[in-house]
Amino acid sequence: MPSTNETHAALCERLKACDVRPTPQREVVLKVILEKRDHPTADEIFARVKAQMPTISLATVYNCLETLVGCGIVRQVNLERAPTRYCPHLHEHAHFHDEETGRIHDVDLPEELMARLREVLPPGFQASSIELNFRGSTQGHHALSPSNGRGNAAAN
Amino acid sequence: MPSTNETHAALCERLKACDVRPTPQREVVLKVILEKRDHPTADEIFARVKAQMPTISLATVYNCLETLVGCGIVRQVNLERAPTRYCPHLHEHAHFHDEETGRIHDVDLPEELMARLREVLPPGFQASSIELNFRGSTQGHHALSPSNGRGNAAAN
DNA sequence: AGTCGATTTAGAATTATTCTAATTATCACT
DNA sequence: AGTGATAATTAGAATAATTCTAAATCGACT
Repeated sequence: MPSTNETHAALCERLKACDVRPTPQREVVLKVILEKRDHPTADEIFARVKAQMPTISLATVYNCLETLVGCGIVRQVNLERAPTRYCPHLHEHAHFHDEETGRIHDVDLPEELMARLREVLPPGFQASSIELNFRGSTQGHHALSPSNGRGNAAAN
Repeated sequence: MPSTNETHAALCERLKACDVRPTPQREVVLKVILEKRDHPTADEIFARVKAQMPTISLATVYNCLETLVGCGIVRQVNLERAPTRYCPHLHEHAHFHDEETGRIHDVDLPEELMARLREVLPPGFQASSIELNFRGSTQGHHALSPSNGRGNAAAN
């Protein structure tokens, strides 16, 4: 079962809720991001989208991604010098970059800890977003269940 | 006064301590990074280094940076799609990206909080490094004193 | 002096991303 | 339903950061 399988109408609603025109291209880009719980690059998204909409252009994928990131529907993850990746998960979470497998795991942190991060800035500093990335290895835990329970979630 | 002003000998020692051959190029790249408390890009570093060593090539700057990052003498900061920046500060700290000015501020966080971050990962996840980036604005605090006291430090 | 491996160099190549200008679709309003 | 203003899409070129390549150079050690 795909983790998310929103209908055309639901996707439209979601876009309109953000004051974004629900074009077919935006819809399919969003759909593709949501239906697999990974962190694809723009190129990967382009490839997946093309299977469903062969006429779409890479520039449009970039445009759509910019729009979706801008309105907070997807998050953007930048690790080192690698190409930007996009994350479908809306809830506040961190990323763990496995250096051995190259995979990216979502990591849920205790709410209270995220809250503290938001508060520790010196006076005058107003954070609109926080990015927390870990790098390292996952000994023996390379094949995690795709459940979204406490602690962690999908790879790459 | 420059924040750091290490001698030739001191720079050499620092490189040798990391099992890195102290070549003149590596030395001058490191020197340039240390003598200004900002977060220059590879290009900016190239420009500064060229003033002192006009024959150096950009590829060498990239090579040196890779070496210095690899042995932990400088840190690498990646924010969104912007070019990689390099940070001379060795102690564990976060970065604050001011969206209005484009500047990057170092942010010292309470030791205890950094320690907690290191501990909250699910079992099996071993983090070798942590990257914590804030984005937002600094109302009225655009000109901070360069002191490295509690809370924050140099811009860009 | 001679060799070996690591480093530097210039320039070409690659790659992610953005830009441009023309076309096409969408929405609000008749 | 039709129309016009506005916004989005498209293909391809352009840009810019980074990496690669192959040759030259350096330094340590016989």
